[in-house]
Amino acid sequence: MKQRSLILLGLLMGQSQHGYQINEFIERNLNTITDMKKPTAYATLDKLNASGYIDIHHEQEGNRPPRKVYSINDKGRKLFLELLIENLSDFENYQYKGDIGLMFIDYLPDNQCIEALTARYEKNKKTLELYLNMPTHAMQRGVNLAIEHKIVMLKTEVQFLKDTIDKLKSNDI
Amino acid sequence: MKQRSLILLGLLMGQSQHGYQINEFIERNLNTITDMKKPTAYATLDKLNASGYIDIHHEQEGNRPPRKVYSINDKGRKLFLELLIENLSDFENYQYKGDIGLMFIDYLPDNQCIEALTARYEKNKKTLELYLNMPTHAMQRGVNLAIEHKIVMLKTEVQFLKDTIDKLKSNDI
DNA sequence: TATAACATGTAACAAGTTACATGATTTC
DNA sequence: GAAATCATGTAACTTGTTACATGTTATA
Repeated sequence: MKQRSLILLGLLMGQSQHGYQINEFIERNLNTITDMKKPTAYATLDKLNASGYIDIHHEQEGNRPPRKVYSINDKGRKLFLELLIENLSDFENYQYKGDIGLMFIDYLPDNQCIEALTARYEKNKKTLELYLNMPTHAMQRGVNLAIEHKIVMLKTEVQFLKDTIDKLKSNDI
Repeated sequence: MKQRSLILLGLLMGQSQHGYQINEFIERNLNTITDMKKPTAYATLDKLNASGYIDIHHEQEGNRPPRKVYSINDKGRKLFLELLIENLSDFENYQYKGDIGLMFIDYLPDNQCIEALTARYEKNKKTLELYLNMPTHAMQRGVNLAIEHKIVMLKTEVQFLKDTIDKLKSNDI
């Protein structure tokens, strides 16, 4: 809820937009940062409107479907800054789902562990390369920071997997 | 669901246990790996039993509350290995909630960004030290691997935050 | 003329959490 | 005699997803 609101308010800080536009942008440009789905975005926008953080006005171009254009207001800008500071200050205790499997590797023969972890390693490496080839946004330093963060984390993940596989291969663990 | 089942089956691979015992163990020893709550564990155990992966027999010591003791069976051991291999092979596309804030730092004055990120940095550093001071489990190499993973990821996170704060301080961004 | 894009939603479902309920026994 | 521990759950709620519904207009 809070993250969803922060994203939506943040996007409206740049300019007023209608729902479809927002959803397109999230799908196309923010798919690495969030996986918010359309119905969730529409519902959250309506909730933010009901609570008085954003205003709606209706628009229609010719015979095209009518649009609801959302604009952030003063109350919304205040909430945005609060959520932003909270988000920047917060420590998130990541719980890597992959660690669950690691805990139990003693129950699986080493060669099968190596095979499975190698698959994980390859997928991580492929994703890392994808990020490395991403063009840097000239305008928004924030977006670049988020991508840079992803890259350093993925590099560490890849290295950790490589080390772990090597240890398993040499029985040195 | 799948992660929850993997944890519970994995714990039962070691020995048959009753629910309270399992929940205590998770709370005390696995709080860094999972945040599964008691009602979830009880419900999942019952579902695994209903689907024929674990067996239940009832026990009572004196006048103490009766216990349901869960034991993994052959079908359950098969499922466990499948879930384990799947978990080890899977690539997880982490979506760091903190990246949302980073995207929007242009809307916040630099000094306030620095203050907020410093708070995040301190919390991460404290947690990292906690992990570094954790005793290594002599018996289970899997647990040590999971902790080692946490440590390398946290180190990277701390370094990234330090670099980002420094960049903001020197306006070099 | 079919299909993709435009535009906004509803309804059913899934997964998990919080708070509550119950009652015995051990410890302070 | 109060509080913590033992032991197992239920019910209501929250959050979000998937699948479906609806209808127009531009594109191939």
